[in-house]
Amino acid sequence: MATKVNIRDVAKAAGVSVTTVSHALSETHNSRVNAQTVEHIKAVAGNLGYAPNRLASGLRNQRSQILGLVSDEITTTPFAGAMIQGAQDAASEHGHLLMVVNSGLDNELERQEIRALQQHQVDGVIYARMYNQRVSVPAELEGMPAIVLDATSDNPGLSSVVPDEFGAGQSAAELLVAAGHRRIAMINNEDDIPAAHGRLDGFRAGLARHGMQLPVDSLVTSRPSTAGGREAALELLAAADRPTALFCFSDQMAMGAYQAAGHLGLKIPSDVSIVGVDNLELIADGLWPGLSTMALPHYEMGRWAVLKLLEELENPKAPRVHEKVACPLVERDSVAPPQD
Amino acid sequence: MATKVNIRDVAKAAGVSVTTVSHALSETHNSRVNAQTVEHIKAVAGNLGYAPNRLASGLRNQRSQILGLVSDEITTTPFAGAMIQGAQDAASEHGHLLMVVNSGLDNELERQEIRALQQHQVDGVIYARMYNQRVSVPAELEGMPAIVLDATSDNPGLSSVVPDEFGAGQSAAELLVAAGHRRIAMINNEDDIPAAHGRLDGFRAGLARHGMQLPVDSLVTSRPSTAGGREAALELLAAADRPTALFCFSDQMAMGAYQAAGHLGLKIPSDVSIVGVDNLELIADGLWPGLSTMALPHYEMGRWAVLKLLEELENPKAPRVHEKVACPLVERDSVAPPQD
DNA sequence: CACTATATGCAAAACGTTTTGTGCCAGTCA
DNA sequence: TGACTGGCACAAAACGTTTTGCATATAGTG
Repeated sequence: MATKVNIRDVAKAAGVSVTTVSHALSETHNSRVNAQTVEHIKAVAGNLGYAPNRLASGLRNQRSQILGLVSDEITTTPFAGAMIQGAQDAASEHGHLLMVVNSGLDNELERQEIRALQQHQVDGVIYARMYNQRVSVPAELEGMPAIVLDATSDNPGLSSVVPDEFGAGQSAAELLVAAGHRRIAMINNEDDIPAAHGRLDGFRAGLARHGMQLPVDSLVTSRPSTAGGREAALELLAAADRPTALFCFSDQMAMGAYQAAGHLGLKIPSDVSIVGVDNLELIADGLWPGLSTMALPHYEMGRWAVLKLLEELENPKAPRVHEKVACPLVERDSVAPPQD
Repeated sequence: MATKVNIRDVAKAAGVSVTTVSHALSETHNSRVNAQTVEHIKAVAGNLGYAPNRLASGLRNQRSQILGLVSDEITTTPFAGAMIQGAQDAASEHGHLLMVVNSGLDNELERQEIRALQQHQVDGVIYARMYNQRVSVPAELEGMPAIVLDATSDNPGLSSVVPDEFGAGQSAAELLVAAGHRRIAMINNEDDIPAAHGRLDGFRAGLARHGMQLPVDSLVTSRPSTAGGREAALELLAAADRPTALFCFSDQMAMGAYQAAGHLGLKIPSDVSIVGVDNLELIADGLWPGLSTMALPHYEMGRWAVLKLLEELENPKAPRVHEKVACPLVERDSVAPPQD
């Protein structure tokens, strides 16, 4: 890697002016220069290994080609990777780079990080959360292009994208009903968040479609952890006419349900069918038998967010949209017809 | 957020020249301007909400204050978050930002991404892998400051940081021996990678310290997945004089061992003790009982990498170092004295 | 042949900083 | 008083681009 060749070097080597090099290399302006010289210049630039300095062009164009991604607790959730990857792939396809920043739950730190992003002249930012929630975005984001990822903002002027929680619940119900289950219970997250409401509502709607409903004692809520799922499942499965199928808020809670079933000597899926939500490979694939689950579309949401951001950058008047993306079923081996 | 105030605006508002503002605001140069005017300028700048344009200063200083982080499959591993967070925290503490890029296993794409990073004038890059391996870094990194993270490079000119695999194995042995176990087996990853060798060697060394050794039929290797761990454990635990403790290459494999134990009607930890490596919260905390495991120090390695990079940026002649960072034991409930 | 239109290339200004060199002024010393 | 110092502030150049407006040469038109 020779020591930094710039546009002036290329111009000199090609025997033309900087202007001409710039024009030749820019898709939009190269009509201003002879096709032959364009070829020549491109060849010279290639030989010299010229690569434009984006700091300089960013400064000149008032467009850094950098997008900021600010997220909360990236560490504690395995979803972060997929989200970042989705965003980065989309950014990269459009010649942009991603600046990632995460601040845990420290609001002051978050504001600071956002300001740092702004100093670096990011063209826009994606404000990401690690689970679907309602947020109010920090004031420093006012007036700059921003998209809310895996959350909805109290500011309707911001486009946002979340999983279709309702649809996930509905599909889970369909799946279980189609397998022949009639006594189905749900283990929900006790927290008051959109994900919990959406999945439950969807689940109910799915049952209702088939003339069924969720009896009050077939819904138990608990902490959204393995232990929480285990305790809830223990309670449900110990009942006299225990359910033949369980819909769990998350794969983690489903893992708890597996433990409860094992503890009670119940076989999955023959004695009890289980479906989760998340499609955490680590869990869903690791459980034995494999867990059928509704996949949370983190990769797609990440993509969608930057694509939308790029669109709004292109056209600031583009309509804001609040997208819900589908949660496809990933079938493994935890669902079977009921026994009796 | 008013429309971008620059240094010229501050100068005008403060009734001084741009030069003076610049000097006043720079820690190193503000001796060149009267203490009183410094105060005044800072006040004015504060009121106006002035924030320097880092594109411009980067251009002028030949120092972007941006670090690149290129990683492989960030999506499929839950470690990525901790690594990125560690790196980002350290960067942020030193006024730098992180540009994250990941290219899966596509080498061509990786080179492209690195070039994109270079166009944005990153000051240095961290070349990260998701598990300890030997790598040869892409040619485009030649001649630019770089650190290898969670891998060692065939190029000794590059500093690198990896987990102390040997130490992890050794500590696991110590733990199990101290609990009173004498028949201990290991389930190792069948892949030919430093992690597998290091943990095995360390484990053997730990046993040797206490005059024990690992019988040949007490070591079984398998795929590094839950299923792999399950199969291996099934084999080990079905033996006539089954081991009373299992050291597993990873938490995932340990999860498989749990399943095998459950299948055979063995209780953990009373019938068999288990220890893993990784400390994946999702698994180690989710298993029942909780899994005692050696934590892989991804956060610390991420931090170390950027700190070292910053050091080498400061002083290009700084000695290259190949760091091993300790894997502390995280005790939960999967280890107890053997029964008989 | 004169005149205009078009094709091609260039010089220069601008983006927002930082830093070097210089000038001015007030003291200080001889 | 004249020369010198140090403190303070400023103008200007530079970092590497992109783009506007202009200049030249060539081709096209009547």
